Amino acid sequence: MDKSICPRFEKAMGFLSQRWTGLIIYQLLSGPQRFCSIESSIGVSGRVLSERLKDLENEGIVKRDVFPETPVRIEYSLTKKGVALEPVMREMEKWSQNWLEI
Amino acid sequence: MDKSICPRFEKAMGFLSQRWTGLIIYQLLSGPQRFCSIESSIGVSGRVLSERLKDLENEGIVKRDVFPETPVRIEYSLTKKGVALEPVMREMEKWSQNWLEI
DNA sequence: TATACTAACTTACATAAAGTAAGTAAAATG
DNA sequence: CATTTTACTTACTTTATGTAAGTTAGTATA
Repeated sequence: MDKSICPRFEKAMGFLSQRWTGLIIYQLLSGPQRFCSIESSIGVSGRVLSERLKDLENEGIVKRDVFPETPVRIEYSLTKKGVALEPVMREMEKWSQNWLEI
Repeated sequence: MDKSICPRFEKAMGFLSQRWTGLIIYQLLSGPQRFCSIESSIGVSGRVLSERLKDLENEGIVKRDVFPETPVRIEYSLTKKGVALEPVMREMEKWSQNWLEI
């Protein structure tokens, strides 16, 4: 086993190849969203969404904001690092338009 | 559950979010390769690599060529559809260089 | 006041996916 | 004839994900 692949690229792929991560980021590109809204828009279970959002927060890709209104509102949004993934998502979008059938 | 996401994009993400798929494609961007070479370069197990290559072949992203030499040589390479994923990979590469530490 | 409802989770349990290691077949090499 | 290599497959274990129910806090409804 002699890995020749760039460790940074490998790490990046490690994120994106976790189920739902890409779709969560893609969804947040259109603006801050609440937990239940992400949940229903992509169809991920609450259990996994909660896990993913924590991981993405730890990686500095997503941030969690608490608005102390009544009732309290919690919003998730992309950090700079997260927004920087937009070109990746746009290329994915193009590829899917050009090469995939519905 | 009211999914608002583009089904093609969702499908594309479905591929890339399977473990190893992205790295296999990335590896094949540098040219045709044999089974054991992919296996050792990215560190995937033979069991999963075999599964992924079959899936990618069925999707028309990868093709399998058998060269009837002695011993027989089997090479995997990207189809047009597979090569079309290069921009996605390049953007991933850029992002990983700019935002990830080793 | 009791009941129900919503958001944002967590917990417990079941199923699916991936890892590990050994096995197979066909040919080449020592 | 025994061993090695390539390209897999099979059996079994561990990890990841899905499902469904429960929790906490506040809001609305009867």
